[in-house]
This record gives sequence, structure tokens and C-alpha cells, in this order.
Amino acid sequence: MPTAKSARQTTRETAPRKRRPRDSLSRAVILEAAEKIAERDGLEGLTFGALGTELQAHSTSIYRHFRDKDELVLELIDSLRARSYGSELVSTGDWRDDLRLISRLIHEHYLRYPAFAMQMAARTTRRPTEFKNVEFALDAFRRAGLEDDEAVVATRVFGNFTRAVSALEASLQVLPDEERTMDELAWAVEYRHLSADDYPNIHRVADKLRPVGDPRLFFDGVEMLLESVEARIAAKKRKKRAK
Amino acid sequence: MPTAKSARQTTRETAPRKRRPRDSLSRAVILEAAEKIAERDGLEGLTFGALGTELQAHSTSIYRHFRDKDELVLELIDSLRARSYGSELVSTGDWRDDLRLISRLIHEHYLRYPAFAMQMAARTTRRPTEFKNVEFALDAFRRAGLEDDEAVVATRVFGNFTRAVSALEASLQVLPDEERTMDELAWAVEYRHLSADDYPNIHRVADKLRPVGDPRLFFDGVEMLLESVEARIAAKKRKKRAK
DNA sequence: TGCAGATAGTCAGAGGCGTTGACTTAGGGT
DNA sequence: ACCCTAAGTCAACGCCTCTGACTATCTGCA
Repeated sequence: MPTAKSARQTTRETAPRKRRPRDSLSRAVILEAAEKIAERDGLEGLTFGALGTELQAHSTSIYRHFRDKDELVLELIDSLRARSYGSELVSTGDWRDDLRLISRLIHEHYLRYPAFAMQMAARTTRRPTEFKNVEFALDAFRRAGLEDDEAVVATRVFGNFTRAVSALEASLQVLPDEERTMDELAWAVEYRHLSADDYPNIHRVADKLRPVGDPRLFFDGVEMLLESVEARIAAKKRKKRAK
Repeated sequence: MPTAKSARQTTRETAPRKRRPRDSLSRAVILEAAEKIAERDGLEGLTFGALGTELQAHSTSIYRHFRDKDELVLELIDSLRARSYGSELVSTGDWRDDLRLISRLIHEHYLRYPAFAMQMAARTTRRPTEFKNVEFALDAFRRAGLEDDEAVVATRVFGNFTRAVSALEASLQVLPDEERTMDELAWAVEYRHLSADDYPNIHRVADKLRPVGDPRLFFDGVEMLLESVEARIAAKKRKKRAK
């Protein structure tokens, strides 16, 4: 039974796969298939086995083109990023709207590929898209009225917030359904039943508590950061006038 | 060779393990062993196999006490959390310092167990420590002068920021050394070489750019969030006085 | 024209993981 | 004294990544 050489048929359905023509595989072809799978089944569906069937090739053929899975995933992340945003990043003229725009784009991108979010957030790719983002945010904070030093810190804090919180939300989406709904229900139900003695504040606001994954929270956070910048600038102006 | 029943010796070293006495295993015992392993080898070292050897028990015995690995990990996370900063969470009297305190404690905790950081950040454990944190933050924001609705949003934003950014930093620590140093160097070197035409702002502030993982950025972010709360309260006071 | 090498695709399998179902044995209740 | 039940054990399944040997095919060179 395990003698592989036996059957050779033209049916190309039940028979053992025909050998793929030489040079029909390449990094690009593999990445395309990987993207398809990732979009369809998420990151946990992206296995060498799945890639093999998708490509109609033997799974281990991929090792001829990528050293290991990590190399494949990193490459995939960068190609997704380039495709997803980059063209839409055009200044509105208003520094607040610019920062809202870039954070929204990144947020959307992370949620579109939630399985990759953590990797995207943590790793530096050092490619044009990344440079453009930094430049864009720096420029906005400068136009807001921050000094160079302040703008650098603000850019980094803002960027870390955007990427980290987006990744957090994305990771919630990736959880198996059962766990996610349990977690979400917890806020609605379990928090309501805490005693008023031990948890007076929670007890009082239990109705208003939002689940951690509430998407509005991201934008609330962005607004808070913007407000803090505005406050700092206002303080600066007051000081100047006092002189 | 694989006949397991053969040798029975008193050496308790080379011989096949003796059966563990009944009821010598329990959730608590298993969690203790799991914590030991996690501290020593990280999360990827925490397998049922490792747990088995650590406990001198068969790996699958654990299934008598935990439904699956997820349940075990969640329980572990909460016990780590309780031990790590359950006792230190005492109000200072000042709402700002309280928020600085809790965010610092969580930040430190995440960096102490970087392998768990992402799970800790994303999952709701619905256990006392978690309730206490929410109650503590809610109370601080209320004392700052926010209304209930505002305090709820602020608590969530603040919590998401703290957990997400801490998890991001932790995940950097977990990266293989080679990749991490490459990423860090990039900020110092590569960003300096960008053209002044394409990236005028980056070019100007290149010296001041900090790597994404710079630990000060976390606390800068906390201060920005505090400032935004202060600004909102100040605005509220002004409005009141104007009446 | 034909042969040698290199190289891309194939395959079996090693070794790791979580999880399951059948088993064995020890202790407690009647 | 018995048996029943639950805790611990074990073999095995199915999935994963990755390796080393194999084999077919294409390219360059005589």
C-alpha cells in the first residue's frame, strides 16, 4: 500500500499528485497562496500542509524558498502592509485629523489581519511604509506646536498606543469563539453581581461598564492623547503671554 | 525495551516511575510546578510533558484536574497576578499617584512574565485581582473629578493602554536576541541615513529618536493620559465658574 | 549531441505538541 | 470484605515543523 510509485493516471484527482513543473514555485507564488489562506482561515490555518494543498505541491517544497516559517511570516506581513495602506496617507491640513487618520488606518489594518497583529506591532520592518508613518506623525505634532523633543516623544507614545491597542483588540478577535463570548459576557453579567461593600465603584457603574474589546475605546484613547497635546500647547501659550 | 512493567527498583532514578500516591496531585500542586517551569523556561517551555517530569507524574494525569491547557494557563495567570501585586495596591491619597502606581505595577508584572504578557493583556480572568484593579482605577478617576460615565471610559482607556503597551514591550523581550538587536539598532542607525528631501522631520530629529522599546515611553504615555484628564477637569471648572 | 552537475520538487520519517479513551490500582463507604 | 469510583497511567491519534536522502529535470559545456 505505501509503495508510492504504483498508480500513474491521467485523472489528476484521486491519483498521487503529479510533480509540479520545475521553477513553477517562487517566493511570490508562495506568498500569494499564504495570503489567501491567512485571509480565509487565519494564522492558525496557515500551515505548511495547507500551503501544500493550496499550491498543489508537496509541503516541504516550500523549504526550497524560505528558511523556515518565521521568514515566511515576516515577509508576508510586509507585503500585506504595503498593500493595505500607504496610498491613503495624505495630509488633511489639520494636525488633529492627520493623527486621527493615521491611527485609524493602522487600526483598521491590524483588525483586517488580526492573526498577524502582534507580530506587526512588535517588529521593526525598516521599510518605506514604516518611515512614512513616522514622518507623517512627526510632522503633525510639529504643526500642532510641539518642539522637536516633545514631538519625538509624542510620536513614539502615539505610535506605541496605536499599535499596541490595535494589536490587543485584534488578539481578542482571534480567540476561539467560546472563550471570546465568555469573556465579553463576563463584563455584562459577572461585574453586576459584585458586592457593593467590596467594590462600591464597580457596583455603582456596572451598567455603564464596557467590555475591554469595545472598539470605541481605541478612538477615545486617541482623543485623550490629542487633548493632552492641546493642553500642553495651551499652557505654553499662556506662559508666553505672561512674559 | 518498551515493556514498561519490567524493572522495579528502589533506586528511584533510572527505573520507571512509581505510581504517584492517590490524591497527591491537585490544582494547587500543578500550578506551583507550572509556575516554576514558566519562570525557568518561559511559556514555550510549559508543556504537559515538562509538567509531567517536574511533578514526577504522567503528563496526562493533569487532565484529571484541568479540562485543557487553556484552563491551566488562565488559572496560572491569575495566581501569578495575585502574588505579584496583590498586596502593594494601596491608595496613596493622590489620584495621580494612584494611577501611576497601578500602571507601574502592571507594567512591571508583565515584564516579569513576558511570555504570558499577551494572554494577560487580552483575556478576562474574572477573578478577584482583576476586580480590584478596576475598582482601584475607577476610584482614582472619580476622585480626580470625573463623572461616572467619564470615569468608566477613562478607566478602560487607561487599562487598555497599560496592558497593551506593557504587552508590546514584553513581546520585544521575548524575541530571539538576533532579531531584537537588529530591530533596536535600526532606530539608531538606519533612520539617520534617510534623505532630508523625503523625510525632512525624521532627518532633523534623527538624533533624538528613541527605539520603540524605550521603557521611558510607557511612563510618558501615562503622563499624557493624566494630563488629558487634568485638562478636562480644568475645563469643567472654568465652565462652572462662568455660570 | 550528449553528458555532468546543479537544483527544484518529492517523500518518509523524526520528534514535538495537545488531547482522547481504555486500563489499572488504591481507598472509602456499605 | 467487598465493590465502586475516581485518580493516576499508558498507548495512540492527529497535527505540527523541519531534516536528509531521493529523483526528475533543466542548463551549460565539451
